Amino acid sequence: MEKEKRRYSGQSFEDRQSDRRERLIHAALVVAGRFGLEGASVAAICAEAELTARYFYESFPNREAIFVEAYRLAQAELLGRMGEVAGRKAPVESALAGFFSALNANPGLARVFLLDLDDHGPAMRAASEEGAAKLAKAFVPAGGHPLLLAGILGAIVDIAKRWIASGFTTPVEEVVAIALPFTRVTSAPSKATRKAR
Amino acid sequence: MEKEKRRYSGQSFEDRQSDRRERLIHAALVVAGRFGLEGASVAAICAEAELTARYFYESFPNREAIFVEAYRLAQAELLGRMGEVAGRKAPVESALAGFFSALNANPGLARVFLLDLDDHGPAMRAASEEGAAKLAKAFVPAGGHPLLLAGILGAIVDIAKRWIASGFTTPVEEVVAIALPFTRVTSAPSKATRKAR
DNA sequence: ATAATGTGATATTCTAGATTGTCAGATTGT
DNA sequence: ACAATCTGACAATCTAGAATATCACATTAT
Repeated sequence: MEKEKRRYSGQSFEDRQSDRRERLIHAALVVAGRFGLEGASVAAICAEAELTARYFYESFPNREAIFVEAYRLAQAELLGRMGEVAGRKAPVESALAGFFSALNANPGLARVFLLDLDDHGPAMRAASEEGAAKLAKAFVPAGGHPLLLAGILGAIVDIAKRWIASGFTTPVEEVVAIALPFTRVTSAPSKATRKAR
Repeated sequence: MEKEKRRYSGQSFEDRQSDRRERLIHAALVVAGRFGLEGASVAAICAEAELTARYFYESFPNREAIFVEAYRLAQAELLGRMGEVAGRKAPVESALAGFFSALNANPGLARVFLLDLDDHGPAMRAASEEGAAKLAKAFVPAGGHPLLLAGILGAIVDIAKRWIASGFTTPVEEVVAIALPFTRVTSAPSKATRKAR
């Protein structure tokens, strides 16, 4: 009773299917970048991909599944660009520069990667925490108290958010200069902190 | 054609109505603290307040409206506690101490105030940005580049989030000690940054 | 040529939750 | 007493969007 998988428009079934799948993931990233995950309805994603809901459910069991894939794609692009810039300057500084310029180059990606990460199911939460961990490793190779790491990463991410919200006024170099000191923050020695300088 | 407003259970109409309104707002804060704004359905809020939907729409035109009120209430409680602790120590340090201990004392409040702030309508966004501004003023009285402020506030907020997520392990004093250095961060002088110490 | 399979459009089903409306019984003013 | 108002429980309506199913037509293998 196996259905016969025919060749169609010159492509095998597997080729067609994976093409559709990729088109959907890219479309999801585009739509989510434009309207947020909330606005990335199955219908909107399919329209962007020029496919219909049937093909959506051919490749994904539900909406959250494609969110995870879109997030992974965004993460890969982002880390890829961060890797490209690396080499010159100090590693942390170049990671920051790569991060911010990647966001500047693709704001939609930024939206998916930084905003809208709440309340989209357990799989998305897991995926985004994993992404945060990778970022943290790039910015703070050393490690330290988890709360300190959270603070450093939070500072960088929120700088990015405000930068995005302001429409990328402020050149990248300046943003890097503002963000860099946060990566050097270290736990305070409890008392005597020099008041004057 | 004016309906007559009777006295009932010893209270005037206005008293009963504003009692119901307050009960609903408190209930909204409780429910949202427990299940998040997403889970704070009208039905759930009414159940918690031991009222019915009719009274909900007597006091609020829609769901977002009560979210804004609940948020304002959370903000007031938080800032109130921060004010109480003030006086001893440096102002910024005491603000931090008040902030973290308030969150510790009322995790539900923390959830409403820090988490779940995305995608709940324009009024909520406005209210939360206003709240963020007030916090920022408490932590960074001086001011500076908006991106720098965003970084400082982001660091503190994300430290709080992680602290909450970890179940308030780590004593308040230590959290304050970790957060404090972030409030002293200043823009880097572009180049020469001392490597050794 | 024709039967099986692929495709796009569209219709249908399902669900959750907001919002509105109805009703019987309780409480109050006169 | 009794009519008007208040109250709680519950039903009805509306909407949005996910997930599934159906249709007519296109393409392919034999």
